[in-house]
Parts: sequence; structure tokens; C-alpha cells
Amino acid sequence: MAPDVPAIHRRFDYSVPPAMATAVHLGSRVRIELNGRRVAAWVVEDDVPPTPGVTVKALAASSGEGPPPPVLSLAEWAAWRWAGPITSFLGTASPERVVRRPRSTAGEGVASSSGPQSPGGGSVDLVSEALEGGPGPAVIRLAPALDASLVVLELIHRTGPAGVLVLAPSHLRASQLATRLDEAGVPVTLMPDGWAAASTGRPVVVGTRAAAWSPLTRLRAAIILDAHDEAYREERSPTWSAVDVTIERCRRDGAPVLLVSPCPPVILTEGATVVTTSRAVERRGWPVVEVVDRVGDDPRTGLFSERLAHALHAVLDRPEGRAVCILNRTGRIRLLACGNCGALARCTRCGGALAQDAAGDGLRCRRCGEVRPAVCAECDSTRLKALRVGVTRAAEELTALTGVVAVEVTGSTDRGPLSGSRLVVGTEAALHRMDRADLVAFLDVDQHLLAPRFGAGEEALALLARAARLVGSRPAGGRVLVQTRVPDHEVLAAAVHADPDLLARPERELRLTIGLPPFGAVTVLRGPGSAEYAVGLRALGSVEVSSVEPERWMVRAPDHMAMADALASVPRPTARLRVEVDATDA
DNA sequence: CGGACAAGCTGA
DNA sequence: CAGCTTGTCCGG
Repeated sequence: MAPDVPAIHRRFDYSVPPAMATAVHLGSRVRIELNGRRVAAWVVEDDVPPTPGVTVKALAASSGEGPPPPVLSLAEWAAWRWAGPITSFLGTASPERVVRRPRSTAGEGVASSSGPQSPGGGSVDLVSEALEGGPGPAVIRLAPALDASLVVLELIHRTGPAGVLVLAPSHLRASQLATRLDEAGVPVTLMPDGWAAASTGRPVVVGTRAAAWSPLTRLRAAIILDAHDEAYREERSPTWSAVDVTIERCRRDGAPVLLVSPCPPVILTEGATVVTTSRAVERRGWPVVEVVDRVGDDPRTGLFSERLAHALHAVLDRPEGRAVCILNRTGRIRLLACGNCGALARCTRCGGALAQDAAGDGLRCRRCGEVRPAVCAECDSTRLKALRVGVTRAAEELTALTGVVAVEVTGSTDRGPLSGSRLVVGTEAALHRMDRADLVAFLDVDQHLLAPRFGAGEEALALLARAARLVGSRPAGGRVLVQTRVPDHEVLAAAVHADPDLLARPERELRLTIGLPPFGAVTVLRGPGSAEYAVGLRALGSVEVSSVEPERWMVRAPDHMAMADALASVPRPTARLRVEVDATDA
């Protein structure tokens, strides 16, 4: 038994009383008496030979179904892959309320009820091309305004509903998709409430991140919408990714996995089959993206260029017109701009934003650590000015500028409906709270482009894609406007030309050069116990260990297998330690 | 985690 | 030396 107590990482043997014999099997949830108290646990092993000198107790109670054996085995793998306790994965893979079911042998897999009608059109070719690519994941690059549910329907049309897993990044999108499939006549169940239905293996299973752990014994196929989305990654340790979990599940079951994204990141495309629509179709699936070059503007002029003011007026003059302005205030990044020519201070090596170096009087890259003298690279001026702005001030200015009351939205503002607001200003949280707009303006897209972490470019393009989806396709007249001091940045080029490859190519080169995923693995250690653990890892010789700060260490390995093996072979210190496998911020 | 028990500190 | 705090160990 594996006790459901976070601090206990040991397993204990119990006997199964005859009365529970039918209900209890591998993966079952049970209650056990441990050290005088009753705790929840999972059955993680069967038919264990008795340990000499240990008298086993009997299970105290059965608590219903848990993950089926293949998912149990998947949890073992994930515990290795992300260096975390197996119980955190078993918890995600278990039903929220007790599910009791007589072990049924009927209906597994063979219920070949015919799928829906093929939706026809371009999705037919995309799916067949993706499925022909052989084993391993296939990436379908689909512009933001194109309807991904057609691809899902086409896949189900080919495979039938049984054993198909569909993941969406948000609960809203998952439930919308489930409704859509239901209307198309597809048997479907929505996780997490549909746990029991999912375990029959018959309907299509739809859900968010946690649904990667759905109780299916064997996958027929999986499809992940917006596979680039950060929502698939668990922020708390263990930092598992639903995309990686699903890819591994499909590998084990010999099932195809389709990753749909308007801007697939290099970690997904490398080594994968990538299929795309024609250039013309992809272009129509992106809105007009307008870049407003602010290099010539005085750093102290306001947040609103003339071009932006004009675009706002054009939208708000229409009675139903809605505009969203995005400003990333929460990021701690402080941009430096030349007081003379307006150019941003950027790293010549990796392109990240430079900050005043605390040690000397030079400039230091917050991303790669490169140091440079505090002189503008463009005009040699030594006059550098800090650019700082906030959502509240932006909202005031915007109200004054347009005569329409600007509603402020950040991650911390409460979640009331925004449907009535015609003008919204906020952090990127605002993009998640809206479903439609005529204009999305990034007041300072450089905050995103140059953020001090690797992958910032791909994240910025994902943000532009999300904005693109709000305003709709090129023919629909939607518009995204970005104000920048880096008008030639590859992220902007990719969005303007509706061609994600313009970012993917240089991003791949950069990752290859500095050994970032998929060309290397990175783990960050934090907390009082990190130094002791880091020293142990360094002694192995198989990974590279460096100190970032006193309680923060970076571990690098050639690939995630070497990383996981190394992390597993060093005993954990007793002091607090957080292990972030695949960390994105160094 | 939380109980058990041992070793260390305090006060009369 | 009782009474209490702090630390370490262990669970089947």
C-alpha cells in the first residue's frame, strides 16, 4: 500500500480480508491503520511475499475504485520522470468521490459503435496526413481562428469513440467541446465528473490537464488542443506535463497522439510529424497584426501611440465595438531604453532584456548572465532610462483618452462577467476572461518578448495567438495591435506573416546552441535542502550542477532520462527542497 | 503526517 | 529531579 500522506514515501504490506477480496485489486483505494491512525492509501502491489519478522495487519476498509493497472504503471513512470511521490499522481488519477463498481468484463474496447459523419473539408487531409506519419506524436499546426473541433470530429470518425482521449487547456473549452461532440452524436464524457463513465472505456473522454490520468485501460487515440498551452503544465512540484503524460500513454498503447496548436513550440515539433494547412488557409486563420514601432518615441511619452489612439477610436465609435488593452505589470522585468535614440537595451548573445548590473556599473542579461558596458548599442549614448508602467495608470489614461470607462482586469481582480465592458485593460488574465473583441492591443509587448526566461518568445507568440482567437480571422476584420521598441523581433514577424516557422527556426537554433529542451534537460532546485542535494548530484558526474543563488541551483543533463536517473539516485535531504524538472525560468 | 520516546534545558 | 521543549525516528 502507498499511504496518501505526503510526507510518507514508504510502502507497507497489508492482508486483504476475504470480505474485501472482490472489491480490492491493483489501483484500488483503501483505508489502512498506520501507526495507530486510519489513513487513505492505494494498492500498488499484488501478491507480495511476506517480509520475515513483520506481522501484517488487515486492510481497514475498501474505498472504491482507483486508477486501473496501466495508469498505476504510468504513475510509476511519472514519479521517475518528474522526481516526485507517486501518490501525487495517483491522487490526480483517482475519482473525486468514491466510485464502487463490480469488476465488469463486458464492453472493453469492442463497442465499435460507428463514429460521427466526417466533417469533411480540410480536416480530413490534416488528420490522415498526421496519422500516416508513423509512430510518435504528430503536430497539426492550425491557425488560431480555425475550428479545431472539426479535427477532433474527423479523428473520432476514423477511430470510433472508444478509447479516445481529448484534452483542452481550460474547463470552459473542454465543456464546449464535449457539448459539440454530443451534438454530433458522439458518446462523450466530461472529466472529472465523468470518471466512472470514462472507466468503462466506451465514450470519448474530454477534459483538462488532469484528464491525462483518465481511467482508460487502453487508448485508441489522443488529441490535445492548444498543446502549447502552459495550462498543461503543473506549476507545483512535481511539475508534470499533461502533454508528456499523454504522449507516453499513447506510446505504451501504440496509439496515435495528435497535438493541435497555432504555434507549436520546438519541444513538440522536434522529431515529430508536423502537418499544416496551406499557406493561404493559415494566413486567413490569423487576423491582421499591426506592429507600431515606438523606437523613435521619447521613452517618457505615454503608453498610447497615435496609431493606437486612432485604432481605439475606430472600434469604440461603433456601438458594439470592444477593445482589450494588455499590459504586463506583474512581471518584475524592468526594461531599459536609450534616452537618446529610444532603442531597448538587449543582450547581444540571447536577445533578453538587460538590467543594471548590481555588482558593477555595466548591464547584465537577466536570462543568460552576459555582461556589457552601460552604453546604448545603437548610438553609444550613456543615457539609459527605465521604462515602468502599471495597469491602474493605464486605465486612467485610457478612460481620459477615449471617453469610455476602462475596466481593469488582472489575475487578482474578481471574476465577474466582462460581457458588458467595451473597453478592458489588464494583464494577460484579461485575454482569458473575454470571449470576443474587435481589437486587442498590447501596450508594451516587449515585456513579453524579452522576459527573463527561456521560451519567452514562444510564450509571447502563444499570447498573440490567443489575442488572434479573440478578434477572429482576417476576413472577419479582427485586428491585433502591438506597440514595441523591437519591431524586427521574430515573434512579431511570425504573427504578422501568420507563419510560426519564422520564430520556430531561430528558436530551435538557440535551443540547440545552449542545450535547452528538446536538446537537453534542465531542473531547478530551490529551498534550504537544495545545496545538499545539489552536491550529491554533482558527485554523480552525469549531470552538470551550478549555483544560481544560495538556495537555488540549476541541474543540466543531456536528456530527460539521464536527468530522471540522476535525480532518483541521490537521497533527498531532510531539509525542505523543491525539485522543478523541465523548469523554464533559470 | 503525527505519536513515541530520548536527550537537553530550567527552576527550586 | 520533575516538568517541559526540541529533535529524531518510524509506521506493515
